[in-house]
Amino acid sequence: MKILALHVDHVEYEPIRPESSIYEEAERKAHRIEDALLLLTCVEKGDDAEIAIRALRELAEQARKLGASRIVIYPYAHLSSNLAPPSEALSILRAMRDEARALGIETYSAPFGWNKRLEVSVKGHPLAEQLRSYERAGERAEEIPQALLLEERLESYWYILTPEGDMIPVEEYDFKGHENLEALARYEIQKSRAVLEEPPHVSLMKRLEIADHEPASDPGNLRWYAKGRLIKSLLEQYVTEKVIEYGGIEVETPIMYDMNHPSLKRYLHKFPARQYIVETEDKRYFLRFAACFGQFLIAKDMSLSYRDLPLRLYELTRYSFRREKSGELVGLKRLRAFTMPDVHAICRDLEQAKEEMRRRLKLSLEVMEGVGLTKDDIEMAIRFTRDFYEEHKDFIFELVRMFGKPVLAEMWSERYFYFVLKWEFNFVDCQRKAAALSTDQIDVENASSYGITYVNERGEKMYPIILHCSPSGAIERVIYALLEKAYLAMMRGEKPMLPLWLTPTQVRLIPVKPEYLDDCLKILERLEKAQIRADIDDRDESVDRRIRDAETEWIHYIVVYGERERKGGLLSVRRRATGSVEKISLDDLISEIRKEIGGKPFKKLPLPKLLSKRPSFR
RNA sequence: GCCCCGGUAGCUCAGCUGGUAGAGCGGCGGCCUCGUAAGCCGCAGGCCGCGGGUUCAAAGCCCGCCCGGGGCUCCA
Repeated sequence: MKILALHVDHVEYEPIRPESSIYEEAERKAHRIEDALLLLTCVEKGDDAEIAIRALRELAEQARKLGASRIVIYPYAHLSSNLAPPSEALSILRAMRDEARALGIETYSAPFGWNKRLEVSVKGHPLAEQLRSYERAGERAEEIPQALLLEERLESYWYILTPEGDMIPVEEYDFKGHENLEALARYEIQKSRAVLEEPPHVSLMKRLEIADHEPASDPGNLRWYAKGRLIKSLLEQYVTEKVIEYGGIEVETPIMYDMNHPSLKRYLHKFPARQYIVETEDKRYFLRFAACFGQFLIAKDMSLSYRDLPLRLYELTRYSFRREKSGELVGLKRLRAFTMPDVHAICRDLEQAKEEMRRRLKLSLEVMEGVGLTKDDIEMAIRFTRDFYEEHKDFIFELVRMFGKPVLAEMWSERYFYFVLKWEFNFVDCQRKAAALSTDQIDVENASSYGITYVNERGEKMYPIILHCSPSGAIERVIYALLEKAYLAMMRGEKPMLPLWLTPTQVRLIPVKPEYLDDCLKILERLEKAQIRADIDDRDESVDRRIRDAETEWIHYIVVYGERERKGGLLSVRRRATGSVEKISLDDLISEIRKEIGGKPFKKLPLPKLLSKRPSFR
């Protein structure tokens, strides 16, 4: 609770019109009170009547000392950005008024919930103006990182950068042919959102038995079913392999850290996210919101030579935790616990950092392509400080050219964060909303905060530049993008599907009658030997029915096996991609699938191969 | 956080202004033995999200809370 106490010669107010959903009855006429202590009172979240009474008693005493014979309680919201809901605020204000009357002071109250004309004449003595703040005893104020507060008043300038080297203010750019980029720009700048119901990936993730909400946990912490776990695990494995090919050195670090550790404390305040807090008997820990801490703490203990750089430390966090506001959580798109590959590159100087960033942009483009998102599916945004732009224009446009499409740019007047440049790929979904996937940043601050140094050719200790990159973004978010993309295809009248290598069942075998089950089992064995996930729908259902079920599972290849196949030796294969049914040999089917999957990771199907024995998670 | 919408069988949902719960799918049993997107019949299954209130009577009305979705961050 905040109260601005003003000792006034007179105060005059006049209710004009109700302004809040909850407001008191009031007469629209001017009220004038002479020689009073005016209490401009703001009720904040978490306040209660007890605080209000304590405040009122203290200020009544103050009024007596000042020689003010009356007080005016005036609801005044403008003293806080953390207001209590109106209904609560009103009842707390009433508690104050009751207490004032109980103390026998002459009290006036301005009505709650009204827009009012206000005129005050404050006395000219040192104690005439005082701001008081009241909190519940022993309660800690909510910990909001400074960066969150700073972000709100940061000044941004928006442009479109083109591969041709133009920098065009967003409002002058013609978005024709770049509708997704336009949606991204609108989403980022105006924060305007199209109105639509639930995003389609939410029901898809449930129907396909990928993931679901877990009511027994905190919102934004999901449960993953067998198929979802498989898809997620394949993506995790894929990204990890790509990062290791690029030169990443994989490590594993703790998920919680001491809030009072000196280097962490500073970083905590430079990163705009809310934390989960874990309290033990004597300490407070926060759950990591990225892999930075663990890797930085490792790097600070290494004795690094310039010869070791760039050093690429990598971890795939399961999980990173961010306590997003409840209203911001959405399906797989925005979670409170998520899986994120995070690779840092410790570079000797800005030149090496730039070179490294080029490689990582290329890596990220490959990873996007690999998981099944093409350049048509993503839009790039680059953000940088004005100073960095002035000195490294060419480099920025080089990144734009590597992406090959116009890019949204945000220029900051000053550096508020630990980085001077960051870029990210955004996926624009069915609701025309954007979500960031891959990203990389140039960090010029944390080497010194964490005491990370290397020794140069002349034997001097130097602070490196650190790059922070997630080549895919959160794995859950990749699945969100793939599901939204599949839904968009469905809307265009195409068959929705996931990339073959991520589809849990790649081949479904359907024996026409039980007597063909043994043949199917042999085929299954051959497929599994070739690292293809297959299963057999041996349920006592019609062939039509089993085909339909396989289609609704988005299975790429459906093989119906009966007398004709046993005699002819060729398989009848229904291909999802084309919708056609063709006769081909098992060997040809295997090589077709192997070719399509290429070098992508393989994992066995973690479910019973016979559908008659397979449990349903729903 | 605030506002709006929703929570009814395992799932998806119906249930008008209060009179004590329904369908389809799924499950189970039986029949059918099937050739490229749902074969037929039967049976079981419900603290109507949770707690309180109003009422002779609440799934439906009122209050609070929890969970999901959407919007907002205006403001005493």
